[in-house]
Amino acid sequence: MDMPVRTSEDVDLDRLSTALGFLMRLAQLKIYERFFEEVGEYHLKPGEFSVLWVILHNPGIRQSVLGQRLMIKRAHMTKLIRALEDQGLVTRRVPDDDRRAVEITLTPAAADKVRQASHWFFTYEDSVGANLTKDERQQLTGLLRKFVGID
Amino acid sequence: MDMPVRTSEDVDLDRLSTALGFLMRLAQLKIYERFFEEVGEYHLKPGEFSVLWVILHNPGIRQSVLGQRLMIKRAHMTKLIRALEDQGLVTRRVPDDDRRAVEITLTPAAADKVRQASHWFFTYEDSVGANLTKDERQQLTGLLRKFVGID
DNA sequence: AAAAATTTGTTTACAAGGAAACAATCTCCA
DNA sequence: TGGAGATTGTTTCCTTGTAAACAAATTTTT
Repeated sequence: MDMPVRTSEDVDLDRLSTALGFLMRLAQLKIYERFFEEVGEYHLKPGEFSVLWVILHNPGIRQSVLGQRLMIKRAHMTKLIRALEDQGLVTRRVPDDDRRAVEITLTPAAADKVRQASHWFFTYEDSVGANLTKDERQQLTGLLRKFVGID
Repeated sequence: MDMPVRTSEDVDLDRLSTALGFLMRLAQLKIYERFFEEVGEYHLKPGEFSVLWVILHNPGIRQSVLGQRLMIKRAHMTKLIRALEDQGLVTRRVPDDDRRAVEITLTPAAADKVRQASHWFFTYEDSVGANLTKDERQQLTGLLRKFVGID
């Protein structure tokens, strides 16, 4: 008699279980899941943190450049930046040499906040590969860097 | 004089460039981007395909089990299944031994369609790691499998 | 220099996905 | 047996992110 599977461990994924796209999706969901469990005192989502972090290290960066590097579309970047501006975390400035563009800078308070949050953020990031050995983790990071084209 | 960065290659990501969560997000976006460029004749999104594929290999699977395995939340699964049902691809059946549950099966037409689409899907999946060597690709797959806990 | 094409950011409308509250059913235990 | 609690799926509302149309400014062509 042909019983339907009842537990998720019994599910037959067949070739899906070696498909990079599928594995990558599961991996990212796993990371984000734990991230939100532990957001801690800094109420920053991963996306917000990475945007603020990059602005901190590249003051006066333009929205478009920021978006290209973080793979965030322009329409969405507009909303992100406005939300950050509303929280008093960033300032926008239209430069004289190109009045279409917008240059983004952190407010001093935000710079402090981001530097502090970064301790927590990178500690969390380090804990992410806890079920891998140190070597495996490094290998994975290296392969992903090559895969996405970060030299 | 302190010029703001103008090109995305010049952006300083600092430690973000080795953060697993960040790299994983970029990797996934890269995969999906190319996926949608090449959807071909089967108008299936990755999520839809993987759901249909798993139902094909586990006929009569319950929504909840399907969701657990693919990491899709119940609320979202309800919508996915209804959409597939509206397209005539799946049938829902409430089993006698648990009248809360719903067992999902592919219609014969859908089974054919999924089998055919799978050729294209897995060909695409194989092409995904094209900028890695065969060895690296295999390593990456293995590490990801371990990372997400697929034995 | 004027016209055409491109770039930059914004707006609007929409799709994907999740959280929380809910109803129905099932399980466990006193 | 009869609650109390857990599970399953659905609904409603909300967040995140995208696509397409647009306006303003810049660059390229002629």
